[in-house]
Amino acid sequence: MAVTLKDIAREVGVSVTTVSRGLAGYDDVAAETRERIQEVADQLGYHPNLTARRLQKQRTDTLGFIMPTFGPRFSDPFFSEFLAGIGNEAAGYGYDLLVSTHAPDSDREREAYARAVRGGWVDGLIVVRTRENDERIETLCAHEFPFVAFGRTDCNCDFPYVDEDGAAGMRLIVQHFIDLGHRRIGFIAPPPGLMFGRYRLRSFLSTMAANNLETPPDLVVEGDMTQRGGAEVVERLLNLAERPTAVIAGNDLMAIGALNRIQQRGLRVGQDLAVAGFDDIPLSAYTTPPLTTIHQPIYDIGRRTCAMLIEIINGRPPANPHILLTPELVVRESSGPPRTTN
Amino acid sequence: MAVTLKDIAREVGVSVTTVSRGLAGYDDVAAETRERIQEVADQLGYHPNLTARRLQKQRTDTLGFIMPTFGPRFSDPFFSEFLAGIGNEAAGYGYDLLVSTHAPDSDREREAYARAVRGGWVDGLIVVRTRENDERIETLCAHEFPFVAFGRTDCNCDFPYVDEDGAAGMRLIVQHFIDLGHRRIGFIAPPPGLMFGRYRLRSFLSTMAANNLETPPDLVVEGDMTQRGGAEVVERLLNLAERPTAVIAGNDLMAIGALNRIQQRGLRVGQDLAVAGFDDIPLSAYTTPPLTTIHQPIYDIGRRTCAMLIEIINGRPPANPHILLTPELVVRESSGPPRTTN
DNA sequence: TTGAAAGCGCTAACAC
DNA sequence: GTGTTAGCGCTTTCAA
Repeated sequence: MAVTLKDIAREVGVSVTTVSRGLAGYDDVAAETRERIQEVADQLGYHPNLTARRLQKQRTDTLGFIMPTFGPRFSDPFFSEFLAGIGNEAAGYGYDLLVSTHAPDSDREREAYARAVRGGWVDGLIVVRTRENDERIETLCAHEFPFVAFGRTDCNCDFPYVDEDGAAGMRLIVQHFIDLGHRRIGFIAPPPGLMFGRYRLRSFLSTMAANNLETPPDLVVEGDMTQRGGAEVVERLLNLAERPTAVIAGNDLMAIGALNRIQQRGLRVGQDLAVAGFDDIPLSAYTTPPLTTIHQPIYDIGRRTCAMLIEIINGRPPANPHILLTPELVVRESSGPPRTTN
Repeated sequence: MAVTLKDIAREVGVSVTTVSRGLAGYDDVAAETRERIQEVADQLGYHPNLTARRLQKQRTDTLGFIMPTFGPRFSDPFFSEFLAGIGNEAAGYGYDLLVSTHAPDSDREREAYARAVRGGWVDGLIVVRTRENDERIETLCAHEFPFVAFGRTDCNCDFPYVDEDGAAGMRLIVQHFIDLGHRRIGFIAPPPGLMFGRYRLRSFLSTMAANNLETPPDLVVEGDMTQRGGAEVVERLLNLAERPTAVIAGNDLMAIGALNRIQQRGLRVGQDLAVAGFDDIPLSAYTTPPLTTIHQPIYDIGRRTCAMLIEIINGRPPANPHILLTPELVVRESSGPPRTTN
């Protein structure tokens, strides 16, 4: 059995209370007694029982992260990096991290949030991949449960978030392509419903418009964020009578799928057709050709999201609860001027 | 405040004890009383306080996963898929998953394992990326703490694991290359110390030897499991006076890095030089050219590891505590016969 | 069939 | 300074 306060108390010959206070470092315990207590505690190898402490303190010192997963072959480089970010930050503050995996917008996901809101499970929650009319955020706000989101949404409650400025990022790419001389630019949009996809799509359209360029509807196709999806839908762009000279994908994974299919068609990426992604996952520097993309400091976003949550839990509302990170354009070989400059 | 047994007891007009037993479904509570209790519980929205239950039952219903992370730009597709596997399986059995991230073989990692062993933190642990003389496993065995490893190791204790048969997998690739006519095959080895790397390297060497093929030392280089590492060390292979006609990487990430660098040198992968990876991460089907590799059912391995752990925790030692999964060869365009058949 | 009492390990208010 | 008492919410003897 584990060593408890009672064991120490018996050994030292004082009450459990005194041991508790001695170990906590209260100054209303005689220095001598405290030393003796500490000594015995070390010697016996005492470590507090967290469950008991939690029951007493009514807090768990645990953060929750409900990870949206998509099917068994789920593998998004985003998550491992983000998880490392929040995990390390949480550990630094002495918090544990409870991870649940659920399909987005599923009953089990809803149940997981309900469980959190009920209290006692975790002290706060990290929400990622915000959605339009995000039910999760509505629930959390309604119950005033502590949380921080990675991403904004369009609900009418004010909530703390860390987000990338997707609109700014997309503007950089589109402008980059336009500066290179591209006029017909195709877009592989993320699925509707995801906020970050919406920002990226809108910014794509508005930047095109701001440059007096048209975007006929058939230049915008929709993928499912995976390589497979990117590969499949880029076909539609390639099959157009008037093919675009550049293609922007809503994320790197889809861009990589597109790269694959485009090259299978015998086109040279960078020369015959320019391609760009979004996220700058580690892999994007090593595709053939390397991918032009927008860099996102995912690890850092994870850390900051987590740090903000811990502030909130401890009753220190952050000075700025709305952090918007400005992304950077990373130009690599997948983007070049259009083949025939008009 | 949350609804407690006391609230229900007061409402129904019975004791807390009776409520507890009624809800637990004991048959020594009058059917009528039980119904009434259930009714009120539902109506009030009662949910048991897990912390309290844990303190009483002396178990946490939580599994621990201490994830080895490497630096901030950490992003291994392996982990998100594995995590989804264990997460979903755990949820199915009503277990929570506590995740810690630590650099392998660091003090903080050791501390995390020590904390687990002490008891009360989690009911059992999942260990991944087993190492030679794995201190973590020694500790866990010594304290008889419930755990299941993904991977074997060479300590003298017997412990439950799920593992891929890396030797068999490597044999498949090497044989595939030899059958294609390759004689000089280079190998990008995983860093020493990791068991799975050792199995793969050894099997590479022994399969070569079994085919009466030499492997001069300069044909084996060592990478760090990342794309970057693969790209860097493949150079050494390419710079050899007598260049190999095929290169096998210890994992897909390094293979992808190698692909990149090889093509930058103007060589055509699949024709001028054959390349293979190991793992079959989702991306490997979408590289240029698509990568020949060994398929690993990571998600499934995660599920099985988790299922086995839960069995053990509940005192049902699995019939077969040593599961070795046989991998499959996936042939794609990155592998072809040597350019000049001799 | 039900309830009173004890206890999981810890902390906190209050007295001595 | 230190101990007594109470209580966090739950489960489980044991007695009624």
